[in-house]
Amino acid sequence: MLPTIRDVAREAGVSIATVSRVMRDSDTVRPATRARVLLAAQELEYIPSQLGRQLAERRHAANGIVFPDLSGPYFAEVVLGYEAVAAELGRSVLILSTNGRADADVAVREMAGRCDGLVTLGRTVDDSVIEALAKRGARIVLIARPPIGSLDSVNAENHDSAVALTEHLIAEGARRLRFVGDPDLTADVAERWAGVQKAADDVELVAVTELGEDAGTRVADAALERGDLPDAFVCANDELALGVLGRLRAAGVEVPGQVKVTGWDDVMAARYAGLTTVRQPMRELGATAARMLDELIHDTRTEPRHELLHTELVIRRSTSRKKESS
Amino acid sequence: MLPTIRDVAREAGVSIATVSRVMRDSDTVRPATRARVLLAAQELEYIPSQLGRQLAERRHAANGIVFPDLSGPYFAEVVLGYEAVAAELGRSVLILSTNGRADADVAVREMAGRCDGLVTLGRTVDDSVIEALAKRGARIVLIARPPIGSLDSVNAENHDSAVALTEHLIAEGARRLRFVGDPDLTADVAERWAGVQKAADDVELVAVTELGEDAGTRVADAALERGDLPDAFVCANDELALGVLGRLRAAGVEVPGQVKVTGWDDVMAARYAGLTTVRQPMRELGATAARMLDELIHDTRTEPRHELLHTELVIRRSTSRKKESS
DNA sequence: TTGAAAGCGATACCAT
DNA sequence: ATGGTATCGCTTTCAA
Repeated sequence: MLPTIRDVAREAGVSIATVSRVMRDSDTVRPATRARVLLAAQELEYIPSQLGRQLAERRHAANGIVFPDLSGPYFAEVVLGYEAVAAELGRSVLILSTNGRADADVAVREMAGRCDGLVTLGRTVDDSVIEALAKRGARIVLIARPPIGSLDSVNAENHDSAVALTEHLIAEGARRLRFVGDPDLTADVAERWAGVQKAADDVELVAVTELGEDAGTRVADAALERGDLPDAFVCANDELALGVLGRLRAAGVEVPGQVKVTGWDDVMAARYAGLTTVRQPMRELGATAARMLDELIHDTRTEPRHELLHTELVIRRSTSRKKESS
Repeated sequence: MLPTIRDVAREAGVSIATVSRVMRDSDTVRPATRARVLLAAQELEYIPSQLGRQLAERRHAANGIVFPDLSGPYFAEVVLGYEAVAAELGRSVLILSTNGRADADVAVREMAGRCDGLVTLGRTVDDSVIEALAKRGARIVLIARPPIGSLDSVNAENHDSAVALTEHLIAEGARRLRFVGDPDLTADVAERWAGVQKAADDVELVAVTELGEDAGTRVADAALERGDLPDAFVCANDELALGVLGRLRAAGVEVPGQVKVTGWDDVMAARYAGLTTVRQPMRELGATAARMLDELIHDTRTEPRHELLHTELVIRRSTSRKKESS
């Protein structure tokens, strides 16, 4: 059995209250007493129980983060940014991946009971679940998700970047565009789709529900078979675009001459594939959310806060023969 | 204030013991009583406190995982595999990134106090810290790290794969090899270096301590400036290799004709860059560790266990003009 | 400066 | 089948 506060108290010949004071080097304890306690603690290799402390203080000193998946750099980077700031603020981090989990709702509620606040990424759980938790007093920050009630949120700019991306394509001579991705799936994609529609006259939608390379490959395949290639494939994310791009190049289609391809996120592979895309400040998304959550937990703020982070158009050879921007 | 077990007991006109029984749908409770309790719980929107429960049961139902960093797919995938299995086993997951953290030791100890067991990835913390925790009764599984004491471990095969990789290079005509990476940095790299040395007659070492693309770029730069190119750069990981490869190609060096390049890990970008590499079962590393940890936590096993997972040589156009293997 | 004792919110043993 | 109560390990008044 691990030593408890009582063992230390007995060993040092003081009360548990005094031990507690020393361990949190808080109050006023006479130096001599403090020394005795510390000695006893050291001898017994005593470390205060987090559970006991948490229960008494009624706080967890832990934050949660819910995401669909960690494959692909996007979510991983966000989580990393989150963890870094949370740690800085002295908080532990709990993670929960909802992907392929039937009982995601239950898992999120469970997580909520283990931390002082949490952030959710994308459309991981139903609004109703989030709302119920918020009503119970849970502190919540949303990332990449439209506002729910008066909850805080952090998002990367989508609409205007999509407009800029589309205008670039048009400037490069593309007329018939084809958007690949499902706007109903996430708000991010919906906003990108809206931006593309706004800037382009001739754009059609291929609503694929998956966002992996395979899905992109299939889209390109279908287009090749039908002999119906647009001037540009505007993909909802990089992985889709990489799939499309790979298939087109393999089929001998000239990119960007004949067909142009764009992605979104700027994952590492995008650079090697020469893929034009939009770079998101992934770590910053997580870091910002962590800071906002901390404000909520400490009741530093009453007004809801909504952050919109900037993105950056990255032009590469999948759309342009001119000098690449990076 | 959130309702407690006492509120529900009062509301339902029963004792807290009965409420507890109902909430864990354990023991024998008369259907009528159970219904009354459930109704009261529902009305009050009662959810048992994890803290109270954990303290009473003296278990956390949570696992930890310590890693250096989540950037790059390697660690992210391992964490994901770990989380998936842990969740399946009904356990929450705490994460801790030690990268750029001065007080990593403290953070790990703190984490140990918050979970029933943890796994550490690579050389995140000193052996001494791990040993101290183990002595205190912490359940620990090591990933990608040589055994400490009689602690469980999971590793990916390195030595033999390095031999195979080297033999492939030699078969392709490479004679003068140059290994890029620091064997002193991690056991993984040390084993790869040993394998390469065993299979090659002529191999020199460039000990770079960083493992990013930039470091690779610098290595290639230095070699180009000195006009001293080997037949092949054997890099400790893909990111280094991608840096080398990019720089060489930019300089007009013919790859694989003039110089060959290999990496390790098979990250997504490797495929697009046509990089020959060794694929590791990243998720499987995490998943296996999670299962082993669960055995430890449940005392299902007394003998230490050491798993060695298989890797796969992936040949691409950075070393060979023949048909690629994937 | 220190100690006694009342929580914190549950579980679980022992009666009834 | 239920209830009373000690217990888990700590924090935090309130007195002394």
